[in-house]
Amino acid sequence: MREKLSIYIREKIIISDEELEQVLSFFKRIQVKKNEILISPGETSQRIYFVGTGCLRIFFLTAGGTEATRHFAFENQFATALVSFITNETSKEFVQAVEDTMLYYISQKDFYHLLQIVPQWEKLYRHYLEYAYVTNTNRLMSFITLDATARYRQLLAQNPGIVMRMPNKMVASYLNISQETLSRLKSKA
Amino acid sequence: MREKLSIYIREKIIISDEELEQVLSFFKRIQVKKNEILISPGETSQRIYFVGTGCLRIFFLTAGGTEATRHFAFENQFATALVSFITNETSKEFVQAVEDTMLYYISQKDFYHLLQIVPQWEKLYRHYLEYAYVTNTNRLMSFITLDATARYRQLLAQNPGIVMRMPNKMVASYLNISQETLSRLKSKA
DNA sequence: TGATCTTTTTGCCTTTGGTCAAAAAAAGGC
DNA sequence: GCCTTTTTTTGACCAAAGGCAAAAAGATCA
Repeated sequence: MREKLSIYIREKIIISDEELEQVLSFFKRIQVKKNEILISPGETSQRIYFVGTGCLRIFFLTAGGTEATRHFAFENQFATALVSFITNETSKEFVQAVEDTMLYYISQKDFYHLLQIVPQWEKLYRHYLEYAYVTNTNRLMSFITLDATARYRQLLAQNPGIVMRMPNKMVASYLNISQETLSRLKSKA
Repeated sequence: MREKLSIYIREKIIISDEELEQVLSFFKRIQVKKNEILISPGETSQRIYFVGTGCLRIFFLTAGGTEATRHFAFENQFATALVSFITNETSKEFVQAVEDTMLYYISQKDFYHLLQIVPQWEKLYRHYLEYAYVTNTNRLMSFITLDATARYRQLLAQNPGIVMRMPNKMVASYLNISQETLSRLKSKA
């Protein structure tokens, strides 16, 4: 139980067995079905999720009602509606299970509590923030510098799993192009 | 000397006079001229800057050679080529003084040293990362959900200083539109 | 002040990618 | 397996914004 989570934590920070036990005790396990929504816009109840098996998607709705996917989180990754988690404002984003998914989660309250009592936990959060920032900035740069074709090629090169595993609709919304355009790109390149 | 920096730090974290002195001792002051480049792509020498007076711009070049502005930092803000700072890879970005600018800077080495010896410094870095993440994500969302006109209006509403103080060329490259399009937008709206 | 250089504006045309609609294919339920 | 629903593909047309070029306006400096 929770080996994956333990391994993940021990990869990032140096922590004693007792402290690790303490950390793990705050995480709860849940199983969710495909398409289930874990966080909806307007909600404040904040949690950080760790994906054991399956996949989470973070997305929001544009003014026109189209979905825009901000992030996919697969096995052994943390994920949450991070802006809302940081600012403590209600979420603008959905967190959704794309497949049947097994998760561990920790509440925001317990997470902050851990920051107080386990000094190394601050370091793990730092790594998470740094990773999230770098990922986001690279995405920002790809939207600015690349056209639809190049963005698709880059995704295929850097993260083929997303293209393989996720339905077209979601891949298109991740690349910020229409499904039709993605379909045309796939048939060509 | 360094009052602005002291005030900034004391706004973010609780820190004793001795620790504050220790922190400040790692910062050096420099004066740079308008258009001067502080960090260029390919460089590894990393510093974090604090803007006393003036303004810094973080930008990179697209494949076509166009400038794309990622961030403006005005008085009382920290700024650096953060991705490079985090990953320790060579920078893809320029850091440039847009105006005559007075700066304090700290080397990456000293910055990491402070993380070790001043526990609260970790908290300040956390705030910086969180702020950078939220800013970046909002920008990402604006590129995805808004067209050129709406992005310009939003910038005007949320950050009129940028539009007023920066040359058109840079504002356009910040909004990711051509100078011509910005010019047409300004004359209309 | 005039001469030069840079930045901004305007007009015209092109391109990328979006929208709408319908057909084809795939997935899911019983 | 068959029927229904969802997803993907294809075609025709359209609009937002870019590129290019030239004119106008504004800076810079001897």
